[in-house]
Amino acid sequence: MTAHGNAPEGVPDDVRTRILDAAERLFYERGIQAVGMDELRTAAGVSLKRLYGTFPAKHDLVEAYLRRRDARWRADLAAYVDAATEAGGAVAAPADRLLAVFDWLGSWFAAQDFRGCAFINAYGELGATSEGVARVTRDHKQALRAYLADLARPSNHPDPAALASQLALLVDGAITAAAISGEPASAHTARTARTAAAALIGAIATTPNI
Amino acid sequence: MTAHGNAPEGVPDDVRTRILDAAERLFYERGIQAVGMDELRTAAGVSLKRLYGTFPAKHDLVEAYLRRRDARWRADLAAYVDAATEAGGAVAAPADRLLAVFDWLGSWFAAQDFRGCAFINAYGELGATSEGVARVTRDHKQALRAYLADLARPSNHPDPAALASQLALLVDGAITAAAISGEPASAHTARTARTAAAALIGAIATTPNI
DNA sequence: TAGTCTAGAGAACGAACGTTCTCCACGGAA
DNA sequence: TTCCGTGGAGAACGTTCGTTCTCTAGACTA
Repeated sequence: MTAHGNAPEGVPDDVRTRILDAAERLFYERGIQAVGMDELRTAAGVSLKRLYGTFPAKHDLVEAYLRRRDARWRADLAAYVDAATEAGGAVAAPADRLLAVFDWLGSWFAAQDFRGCAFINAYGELGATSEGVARVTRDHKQALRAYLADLARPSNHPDPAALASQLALLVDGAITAAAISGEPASAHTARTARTAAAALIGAIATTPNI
Repeated sequence: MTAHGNAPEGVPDDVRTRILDAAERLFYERGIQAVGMDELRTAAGVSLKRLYGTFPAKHDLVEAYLRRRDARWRADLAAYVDAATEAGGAVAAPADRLLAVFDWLGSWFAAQDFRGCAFINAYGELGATSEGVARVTRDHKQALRAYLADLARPSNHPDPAALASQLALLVDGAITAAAISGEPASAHTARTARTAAAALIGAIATTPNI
């Protein structure tokens, strides 16, 4: 069957999704400025007219790519944390839920297409020139900090927000270090971050301690 | 006096320095791909012929910019740590020298031209395409980790290299967070990282057995 | 002074980019 | 069948970039 099903009007969602899928794969893998609209059209399998009809300019597509990735990234993280800590049926310790964040990072770092934080990369590339990219990046990091604070709040830590900020530094540092150091060292990086996080949380006893 | 003093041969150092100064200012402030060779020539005050005679291609200039910045950045950091911890004349505690690193970060974040880590930015922009940029970035982060390990070694920490890796994550995370969050929050970011570092340095060090 | 070399200023070139426009094939309505 | 609107394929446009080439002014040598 062809892809032009029963589109309600304007741009069918299918086209938008296909464009964003191609954009995410190419932008994340090679950088935003290294991917031209023509190559993107080919990868998405749409015409230039449809491409520009869906996203009037490249920076609109860039921001949409980052916004969608932000939502999916945080949803994946939250799903992993929930799945990892609801096994017993009983409510898990807040420390375990916080540490699960770093387990998820470890599995992400091991993915073959891992290339660091899409937002940090985009910020390094366009943050100085594009206010939109800078804003999306700020929002993403702020949302991550808020999520960590939500995880930390049920604990008996005296300052959950401060703990969340500290852990957020570890998360960003680990993502960056894993991206730069490359494949073999990235698993070790995740464990290093997890150990440090455990120390900050105060759950040194539960640290695997390799 | 003119700039063509007693050059031994080829390109006088003055020209090379002027080019690198302009490149560092522009590349760091606006990104590498956002600065053209023509604008760079104007900023450096040299002719295109001299520019290409000194650096045969843009990527040579990019790598030279990163290499020089790496050397100066780490020298500045080491000088600050030495100056901050040699006041008494007696040898300072290793923990204080490690924490001085984060004090230096705080002063750096407050600089008006602070725009994050030049290497992380360059890696996000060109790391996927340029092996040279990726290598310089790896070397820079590796050298930072080695320096932190040197600072940690005199302590009674059971694993100075592991502590150095943990602190390196905090350093990278703090630089990134400070760059993204912008001016007002960056001072707070440095203090957050310093607090976390103190916990990591002290927590495990006071653990009786490992 | 005549000749030669160097280097500056910037024009020029080829490629690539983001974006728009042209042409044509196709499908539904009358 | 004829008309019309939609959309695909890709040519075209204007700009920008990295890099090279041309022209010329000046300094040094014999």
